[in-house]
Amino acid sequence: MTTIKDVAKTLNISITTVSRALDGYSDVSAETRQRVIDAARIMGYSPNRAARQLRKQKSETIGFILPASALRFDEPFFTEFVSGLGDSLSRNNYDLLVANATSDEQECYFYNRWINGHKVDGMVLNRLQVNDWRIKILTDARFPFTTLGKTPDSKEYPHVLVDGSQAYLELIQHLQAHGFTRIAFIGGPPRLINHQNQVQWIKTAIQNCGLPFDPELILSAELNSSSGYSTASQLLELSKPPDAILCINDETAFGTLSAAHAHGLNIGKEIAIAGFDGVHESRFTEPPLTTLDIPLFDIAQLLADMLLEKINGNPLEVDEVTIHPNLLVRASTGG
Amino acid sequence: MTTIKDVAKTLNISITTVSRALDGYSDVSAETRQRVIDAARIMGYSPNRAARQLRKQKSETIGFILPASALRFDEPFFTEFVSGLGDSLSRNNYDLLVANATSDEQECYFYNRWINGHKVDGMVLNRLQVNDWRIKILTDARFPFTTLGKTPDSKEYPHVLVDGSQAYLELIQHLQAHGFTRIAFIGGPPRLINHQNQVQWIKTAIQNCGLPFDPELILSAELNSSSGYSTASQLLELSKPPDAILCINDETAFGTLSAAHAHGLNIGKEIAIAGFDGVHESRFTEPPLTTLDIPLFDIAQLLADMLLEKINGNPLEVDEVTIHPNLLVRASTGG
DNA sequence: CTGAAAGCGCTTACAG
DNA sequence: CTGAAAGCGCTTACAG
Repeated sequence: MTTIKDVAKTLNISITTVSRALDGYSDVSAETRQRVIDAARIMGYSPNRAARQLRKQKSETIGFILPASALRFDEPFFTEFVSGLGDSLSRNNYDLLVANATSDEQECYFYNRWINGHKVDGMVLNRLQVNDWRIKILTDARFPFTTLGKTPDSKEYPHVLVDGSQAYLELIQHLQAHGFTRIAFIGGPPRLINHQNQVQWIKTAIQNCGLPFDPELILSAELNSSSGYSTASQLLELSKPPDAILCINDETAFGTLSAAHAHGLNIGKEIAIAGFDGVHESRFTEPPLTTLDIPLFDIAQLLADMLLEKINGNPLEVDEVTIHPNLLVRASTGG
Repeated sequence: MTTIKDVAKTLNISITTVSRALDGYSDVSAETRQRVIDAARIMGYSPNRAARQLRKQKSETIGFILPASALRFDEPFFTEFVSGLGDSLSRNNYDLLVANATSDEQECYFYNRWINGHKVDGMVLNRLQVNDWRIKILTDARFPFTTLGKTPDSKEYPHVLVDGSQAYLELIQHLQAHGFTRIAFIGGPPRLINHQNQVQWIKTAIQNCGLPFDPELILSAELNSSSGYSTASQLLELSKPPDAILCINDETAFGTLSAAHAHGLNIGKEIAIAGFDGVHESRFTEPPLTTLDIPLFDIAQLLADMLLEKINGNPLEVDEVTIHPNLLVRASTGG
């Protein structure tokens, strides 16, 4: 393969000059720079990343790990999220390393390998949990990271926060206006911070609307359509079933729609169903799904941008950005 | 950060021995090895990847680029695929670098950066096109890669092939048995090899069933639900509309289902709709979607495994694995 | 079984 | 504006 030496030899100049010309330093004559750039292109030269990383002591790479419990879950989420991260990173000549951990153990192995081994300069986390060990490890190591969501006990890292309190209030007022008053929620694993937040928003909104809040209608599922289906089926078979089912994400809502169809219910009329995230497919369900839309691509970009600032030691103007979901009313809630 | 020197100093041995103990060489005494392993764990030592890569002249990383045209398309595909790749790779202590290119130009930039810069040891490609420039570049550079699908002009790289001819024959026989005989197809961009293959399979199957093949019922869309919706709407407004619509993937079929609902059609009775891929969500549409299921996770694993063999210079027993989709008959085709 | 030493390909003070 | 040289942290012949 072509190295910096080859380029230097071809042009009869030093490797120092080649390196400086390519990296855009100002103290290289315009003519020399152009010759170097041309030669590099013709010879197919691109600096060896490992050598560069070793010398610069940074990898120009950031990492994202799909947590253990998320394998094959929450699929549209993942694509949007990775696209958003990649978009920001490539603009800054950073690369994105991705892994899917199938257990906490494996995830921990990746952290060790990537962080202690300097394979990445920073990490982006999502799906925070109560007492999240990842946050503890990263904080202790003083390793740069950003998160989607935040843990209650700390705010020492830049993060993007989703605040659904207002949007849920609107949603529940809308439900109430259409006569849906017995409201259930299909959430995720209880340790998930996001689950706890959603329950809180919904509870508050229900009470603010003067409706009864029934804790028995709060269930945990696994963030995918299968689990949404079976959990919704349970709800529909209660002696006093709900007339509205809110879901922690759109995937879960897809399963819920299917369960309601299987029960012969007229969705939007006899029962209301809503999702969260506003994924693309939600427009095309039968009936179209009411959902709380969040700009996942933009959020991921933001997390990447904040992380790069942090890595480069730049002060952040804001280290907490709050996103308010946008209520998209569609036919699944009678809208 | 902890380096190999720190570990060596702590144990009063040479860095040579530390390196050999950690990498599992046999010529280290069991006792020394254990001491080294323990010290490394306690001190939080993991070999600097850049130094290791530079010395070994390999990155222990492979790359996957989501092609330009695929941004935010085909979402469930991406998750399954990346999960499958990551699963195999991590088992072999390889990492996965991912990028989403938003243009051919940008994609080319990544190839240059990653390959000439030795950032990755191999690449996995999907969505092959006619005269695919990526294949040309990689072949010319003698750079290891594997592909999902293959180009007609070459077979010099290991690949996984999907052969839908048999499954489509079964599907069309099934349609015929239920009285659906005017069959349309919503494909993808015409340059996509996969599109061309699907058209061929469908055409052959239709003719083998003694049905008329109408080229006007073959349309191109963009592999997502929106595009499926609008393209299906066009089909349904023809003076002689089809009574069956096959789709290049499940996403497109989701949009098609929605369009059929919007036209007030009784799906499975007045019109049949089928997808391709067998993504998770296809079970939960209304009605559930008939689809040709392929094991995407397994396919990705296979592609990663073949690539690693290639990288390590091992001879491959097989460099072409053919997958036959499995017809899942559900209510959307009256099944 | 263990260690001293070379060298992977860069970037960057430093000198001129 | 350009170049000679050091050194990033490893792995691996090689010697003992």
